[in-house]
Amino acid sequence: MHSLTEENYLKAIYRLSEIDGNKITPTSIAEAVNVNAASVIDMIKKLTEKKLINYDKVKGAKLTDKGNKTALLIVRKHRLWEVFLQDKLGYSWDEIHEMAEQLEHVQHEDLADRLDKFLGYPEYDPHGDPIPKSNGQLPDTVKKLLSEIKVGKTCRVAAVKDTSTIFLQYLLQLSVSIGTKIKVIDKIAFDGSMNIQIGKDFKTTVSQKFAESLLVD
Amino acid sequence: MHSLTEENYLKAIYRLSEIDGNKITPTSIAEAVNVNAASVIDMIKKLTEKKLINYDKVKGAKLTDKGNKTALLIVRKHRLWEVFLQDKLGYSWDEIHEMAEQLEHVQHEDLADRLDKFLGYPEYDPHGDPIPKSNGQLPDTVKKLLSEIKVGKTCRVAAVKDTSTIFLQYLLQLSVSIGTKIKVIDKIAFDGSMNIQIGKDFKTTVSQKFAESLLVD
DNA sequence: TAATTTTATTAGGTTAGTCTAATAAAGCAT
DNA sequence: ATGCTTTATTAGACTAACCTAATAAAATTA
Repeated sequence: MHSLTEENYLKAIYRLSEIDGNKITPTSIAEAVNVNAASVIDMIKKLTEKKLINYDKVKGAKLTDKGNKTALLIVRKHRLWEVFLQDKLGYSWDEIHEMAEQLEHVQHEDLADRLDKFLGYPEYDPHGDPIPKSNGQLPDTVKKLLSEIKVGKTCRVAAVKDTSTIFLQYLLQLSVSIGTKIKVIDKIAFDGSMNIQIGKDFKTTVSQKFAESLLVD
Repeated sequence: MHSLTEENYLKAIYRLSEIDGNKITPTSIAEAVNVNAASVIDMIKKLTEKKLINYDKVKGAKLTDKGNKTALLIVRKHRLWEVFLQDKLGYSWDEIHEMAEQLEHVQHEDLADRLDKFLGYPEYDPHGDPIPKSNGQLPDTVKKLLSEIKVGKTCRVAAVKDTSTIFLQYLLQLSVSIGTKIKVIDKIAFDGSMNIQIGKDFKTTVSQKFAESLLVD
């Protein structure tokens, strides 16, 4: 269907559009796929020919419906394989990406669906990124405040309610960003503070104010 | 390390040498990798340069130790992935080959070993082909007569004791060849005949004479 | 706005792996 | 052995994906 290289460009464009509504330029793509900008121009022409993207110097590149569908499937496979590598083969989260980059290109009618079923229909990959469903939908992340999460549950940072610099700097200090997993270890009834585990092994205590400023799902 | 294409050539050469002690010619390789003979000549040069094979117009191509080691790892991965696809994802034996062709090229330090462990160290793939061990050894197939296999067990045709044309023709008729899986469904005490399942779904009854002429493991 | 810097694009070249067509070498059959 | 057929090899070309260097266009800053 599409070459491995084409798939990598589509995935990169998808990821770039996922991050924010920014204009997707040849240069940004070049950086994402680690290639010279001139090469990107060639590929932009090719993907445009194939009606996988639209490109316009002013608006930048944008996936067409067809391109989006293709990219979503690649991302779905990538994230499912990451779950497989962590849950079934016991790799740690820093080892899985490179392998998933290869596995995501394996083609077969219903491979993603079978894998999805085998893994128990996970909603997020080990990095906290949402896994697109078979129909291309992302899990409809019902956001809650971190303070609403029950003890023992793990959630994932989806957004911040408070966007003050001081709060964001605190998040940065704690290595918390969109997608970070947080497990609620304990809640202190006295003042509403929480014992949480951030990511894989960092534990800390945060205040009620903090827990009411972070949106998770 | 080696390109996907190189890996495919090495695997093909390995498979050709596995079948019998025949001379491996450019033409036979061309047929195996589905490519023009002229292309094979180029690749022979490349693989020779890389000391993965030795080539001589008279003796044909032969894997070096290095080439053999590489090929064995690819075959190991291929066969392990086939087990995964059948046992874990529920694909049938005719669907798995094409996917395993892609999966076998996924590179990572200890991926094969982890997969092997996860699958419970299988010795044969769903087609009955032996899975090379981590050290490159093939399972040392202790051969028995089919007649010695217990009811309910599945075994795999390893060799024939009787090489008469008439017996081989009978085997052909039953679609039994080296590697074919046979499950012993029942043994008739009266005359030593056996109810067996050949391959995936063909059931038949064979005589004691038959069961004592087939070596399995 | 003019000058400078950055970004986009074109032109032309490289590499891996493929092909076809032509030639050389072997193998086989009379 | 001598011609016929098959196999191996060379020569030359193509494609996808990449590169560098040069130019054009846009954006930024003085």
